[in-house]
Amino acid sequence: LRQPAGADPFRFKDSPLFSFINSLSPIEPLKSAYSGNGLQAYHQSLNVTSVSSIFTSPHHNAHKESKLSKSSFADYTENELCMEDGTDKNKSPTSSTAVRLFACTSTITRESHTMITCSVNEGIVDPPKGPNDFPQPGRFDSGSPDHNTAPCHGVSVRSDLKQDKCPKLETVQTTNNTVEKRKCLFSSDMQLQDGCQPAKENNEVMGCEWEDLVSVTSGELLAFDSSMDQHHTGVQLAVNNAESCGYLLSKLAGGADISDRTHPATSSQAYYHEMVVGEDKTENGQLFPEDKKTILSEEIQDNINEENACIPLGCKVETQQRGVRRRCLVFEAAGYSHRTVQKESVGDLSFSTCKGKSSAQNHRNPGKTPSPHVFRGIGLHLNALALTSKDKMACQDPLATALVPSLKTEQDVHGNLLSAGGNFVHSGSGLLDLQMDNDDCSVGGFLGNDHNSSQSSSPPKKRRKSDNGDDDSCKRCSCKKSKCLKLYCECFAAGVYCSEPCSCQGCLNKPIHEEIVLSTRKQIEFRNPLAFAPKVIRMSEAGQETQEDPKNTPASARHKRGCNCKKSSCLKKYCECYQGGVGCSNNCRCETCKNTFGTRDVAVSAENEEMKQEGDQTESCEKEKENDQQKANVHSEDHKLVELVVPITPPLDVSSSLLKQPNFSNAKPPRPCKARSGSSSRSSKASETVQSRKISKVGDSVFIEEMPDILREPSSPGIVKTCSPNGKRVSPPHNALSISPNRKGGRKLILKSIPSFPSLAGDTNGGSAICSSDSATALALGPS
DNA sequence: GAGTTTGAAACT
DNA sequence: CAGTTTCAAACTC
Repeated sequence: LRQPAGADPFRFKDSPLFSFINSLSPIEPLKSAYSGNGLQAYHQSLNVTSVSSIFTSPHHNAHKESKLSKSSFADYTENELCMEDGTDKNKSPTSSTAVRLFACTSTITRESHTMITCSVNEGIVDPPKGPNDFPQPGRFDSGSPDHNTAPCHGVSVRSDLKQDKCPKLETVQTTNNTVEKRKCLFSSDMQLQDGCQPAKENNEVMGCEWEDLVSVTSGELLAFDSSMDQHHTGVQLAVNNAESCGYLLSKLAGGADISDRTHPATSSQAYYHEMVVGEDKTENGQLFPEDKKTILSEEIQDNINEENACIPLGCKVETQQRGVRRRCLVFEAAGYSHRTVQKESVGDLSFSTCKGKSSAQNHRNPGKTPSPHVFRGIGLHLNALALTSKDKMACQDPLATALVPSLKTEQDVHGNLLSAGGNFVHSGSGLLDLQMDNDDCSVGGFLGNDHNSSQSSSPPKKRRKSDNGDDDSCKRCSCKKSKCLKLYCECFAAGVYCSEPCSCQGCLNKPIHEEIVLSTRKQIEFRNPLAFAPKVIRMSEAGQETQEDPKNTPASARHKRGCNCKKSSCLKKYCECYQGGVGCSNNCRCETCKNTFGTRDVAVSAENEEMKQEGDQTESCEKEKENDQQKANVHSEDHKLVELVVPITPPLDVSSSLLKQPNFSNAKPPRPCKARSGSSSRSSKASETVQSRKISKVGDSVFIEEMPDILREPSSPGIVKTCSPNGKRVSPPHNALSISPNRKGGRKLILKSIPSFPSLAGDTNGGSAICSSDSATALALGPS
């Protein structure tokens, strides 16, 4: 495979090698690459590994691998790869580039979709590391935990190289379809990370890391690519991606991101378009002024050169930017971007800010690092997701929380604050958000506890959650028979792809099997529209945190279904309510409920009272309003459970579903309390109407935000004004949708109606979370 | 780390 | 819709 060192770089494209590489399926671990010869080894390594293997321990592995990769990588890359630019041969970077290109091509070949999802997931995941991690850069490079990252890097690198040094290569890449671009985006993002990180690290952390990073980059890139190709994936990577995303976001945040935030709804879509269309230009332009870019690149290069001396920094820098945007697009689409940004901001404000500045500076702010990377693993349960803060799924929450803080920070930095948060929500970045959340969640823990922290606010706390969180943060599923295609699988349930941390067997919940995953998901959703809805949603603070809409609010949190605990007394994680940090509600059928967050009895009684009130008022709008308020209060107070209703469902679609959660994430920690409004609906059938209203209320708030305007308005006419706790009233969906008792038949309708979260369907759509075609259409059509 | 417990998800 | 089975997480040792 290797090409002779002397080979003409230009030919590289045409060279059999190139094609071969493309064709190769990644399989081997980096090691092989190591020992192995140049390209093959690389390919193998790339393919191989399961991303997980490579990235597995982001930290450790990464470093090790990175190092290895470096040496090995650099060596042969240089020798062999360099061919790309004859001139550059000497430069290791070039060589690396070539390699990367290969990888990229392969990756590109595959669909970008996965990437998105992946990104989301990853985003969520975050690098598990402590706040110290700062090394994210390193992480990424090193193989950050997340696969994606690595791959991305590779890709990104390519792009960079292409741009700067490897025109030819670029052409090739450009040739690739948008899809490729997308992938590239990832890569680019990665690169950004790489580039930035490296520089940062160099400055701040240590040259060593840098080196590692660089090396990693080169090496990992390949690996990533392979992984990417194979899995598409990203997903898995999600975790890794998360980090990368963070970087990207941060960067973006600095530039485009912020703007995006500002325009939540559009942002995601717009982003997406940009990505697809001509991201590069816009991205670059937006993010960094050329001058800055050049500077950055130069600086970076310098840094790199010093340490690694291999990578063409200039290129990287640019690519990074691109990557960032792209990713952002992707993520933003998911909503994730925001978070990432936030995270980054938090951790790496430098990025965003840095844009202009040298990466080095950014790096220097290690502390920033994203924080805690705790890992957010995924793992969390849906509940977590729901919680927003929840840990699990989403990490969302955690992320959200984390994000929030981060956002804030960023905002502070940039000036946009919460809006971003709002955007998130709206943006539909859902996926991203979710993922993000997941990360956070995982990190943090689910329970209300975490949320609190998370939600609360302080940015810093966010990531800690993870810390707080159980170790689980890193945990993921360990499915054996479900193939990770059932709700048993936490990853699947959370709407994220399985990644390294997972110890699952026969896993089909990977980007590679995207179709299967989506189809399965749809089936499950069809059966139970709320299946992917967060079990618990926390609103509470979310709104406040978000600030944007206090109303949004999601209410606190809602327990989608309620638990059915018998022996755990709702005092153990077996209890979804407890796990979600929410008190049990009327919806619960638990026995001997002792939920420290609020017992069912209390909730029930509270609800009953409310119900009664509501019941009386049911008809009159005013009454409704009152009820809503009351309910809202109750909700917030109690569990803060909100019935998000459909919207909740985040599904893999990352895009849509995730988005919402973020908001929730903000949600406060659950209070002990009483019953949760949402759930209440169930409890009192009699009051169903009322409940439905309530729900609608809550849901409305949510919906409103998320729902496409179109849907909203149209539907509304008939709808009763419901007063959302916040004040908003959305009526739309409900009726048709009627949130009504979740469990019962109504759900499906509701779900469908629920526009905002396109769950899976959204996937295809990819872009706007909000308008998931399915739900949206349903709403539009039916509302009524 | 293996085995048990638990309750949700899936199935009938 | 209720009951049963399956499953994987949570928990215990």
